[in-house]
Amino acid sequence: MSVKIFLVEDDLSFGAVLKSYLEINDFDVTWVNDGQHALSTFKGGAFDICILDVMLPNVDGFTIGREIRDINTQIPILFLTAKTLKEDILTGYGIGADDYITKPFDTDVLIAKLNAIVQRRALTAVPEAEIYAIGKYEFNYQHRTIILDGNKQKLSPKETELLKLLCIHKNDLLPREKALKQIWGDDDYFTTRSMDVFVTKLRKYLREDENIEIRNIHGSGFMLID
Amino acid sequence: MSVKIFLVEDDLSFGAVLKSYLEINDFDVTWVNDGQHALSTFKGGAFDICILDVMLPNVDGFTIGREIRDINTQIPILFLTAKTLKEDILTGYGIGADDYITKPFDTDVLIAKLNAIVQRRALTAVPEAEIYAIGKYEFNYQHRTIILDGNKQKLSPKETELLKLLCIHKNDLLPREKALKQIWGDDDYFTTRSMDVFVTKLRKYLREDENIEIRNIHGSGFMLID
DNA sequence: AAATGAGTTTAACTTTTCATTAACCTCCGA
DNA sequence: TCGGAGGTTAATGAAAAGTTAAACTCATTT
Repeated sequence: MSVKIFLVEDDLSFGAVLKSYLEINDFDVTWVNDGQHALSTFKGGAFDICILDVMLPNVDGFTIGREIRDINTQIPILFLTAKTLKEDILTGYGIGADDYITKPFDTDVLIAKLNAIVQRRALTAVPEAEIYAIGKYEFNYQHRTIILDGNKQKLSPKETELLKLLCIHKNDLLPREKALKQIWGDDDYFTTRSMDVFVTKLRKYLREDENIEIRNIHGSGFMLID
Repeated sequence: MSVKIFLVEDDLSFGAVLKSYLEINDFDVTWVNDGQHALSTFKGGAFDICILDVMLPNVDGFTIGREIRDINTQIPILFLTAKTLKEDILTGYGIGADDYITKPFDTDVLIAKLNAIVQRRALTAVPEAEIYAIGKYEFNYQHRTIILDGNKQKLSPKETELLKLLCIHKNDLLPREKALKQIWGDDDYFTTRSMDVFVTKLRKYLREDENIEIRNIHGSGFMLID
């Protein structure tokens, strides 16, 4: 799900360019070029970030910013200002802007700013678990479990890592060497034999579902078939 | 209670001036001029905002920023950069900076930025109590208590922090390393063992409800199961 | 200045979990 | 049919975690 941006910019050509540029960078942009209808549009949609031009013909951007801030105390607001006027900057921060950008600006910096704002919010949230489907089984990498009909089987760290690699390469060859390097960091006789032991263990865990199989490709590696 | 600023700046005269200026504007400033000792000082005090110079003689400001971000995902970080290098700016945002300031800068703008950050924080800060449900227990973070059938159990600060982290990750893995960094600020043999002691204590407090459990995931961390 | 006490760390001992290794066996391909 | 690769099982030892208690720290009280 992409980040929704609320953009208020009266300059038609600049607004169009900025909108396209943001969209290329995977943001979902709603662009309003009329300051007077900005607030009603804002109320209509659930936005993640606001970008407001300070210099608008009828209403000024700061007023809109203040009104948005009254409605939503959380949403990040960025002001666009053509002038480098200190006055503008101070007013913007006074309203509770997250940042201001002076035109002309570097678009990479803008994207970086936006991503930083999004990222910070993502840091607070708990990252969601990696879950793989293996036939009727459900494999949870973080929890290190495989579940079949509510029966939970715990896995050891190495079992988990190996099964994850097999899942990533599902129905495709997982070269022995790759697994050894990635999990064991080494590739000698003993680690090879150790890996075979783990394959046996995984086969045991997964034998309840007839349709899945860890097949050996003699001399090359293994393949998880589903 | 004034806002506590953590300032890392190696230039002695500039650092002194900046510190005084911030203090005149009612900020409580802790100034470190040696990048190498920055992190230990940071761990020692409860700060509200960090201002880090990017150009330091030994360690660079970005490294310190990254380490601070590991310990505290919330704290606002501002980078000071002498250069207007785009590289620096992008790196800073990548780390999760709240803002950057290019030297020489307007001190009024800096103060405005700081006040904007503080103000936003004040709005964000949840005045209402953080209360988590853990099975039949009720855990109040601010009061540092867990209640079962009206029986109140007081918790120590570390017990409280650990239980909160477990609650945030409820039914999901709390990586050992994450808890150690956030609560102990460090990650060695002794802090690890200390954490184990706290897990034992929490288990003792929570054992009245059969349906909840603090489960260990060998080699990765703990999981509060409800 | 000594005593207290809560909070935390360190130490010591026990239990659990896990990866490695060895041993023996089977399969596959040349 | 021979040799190497793979399948499988069990034993071993190392590392992580569980637990309890003693030691330490530091602010507050006496």
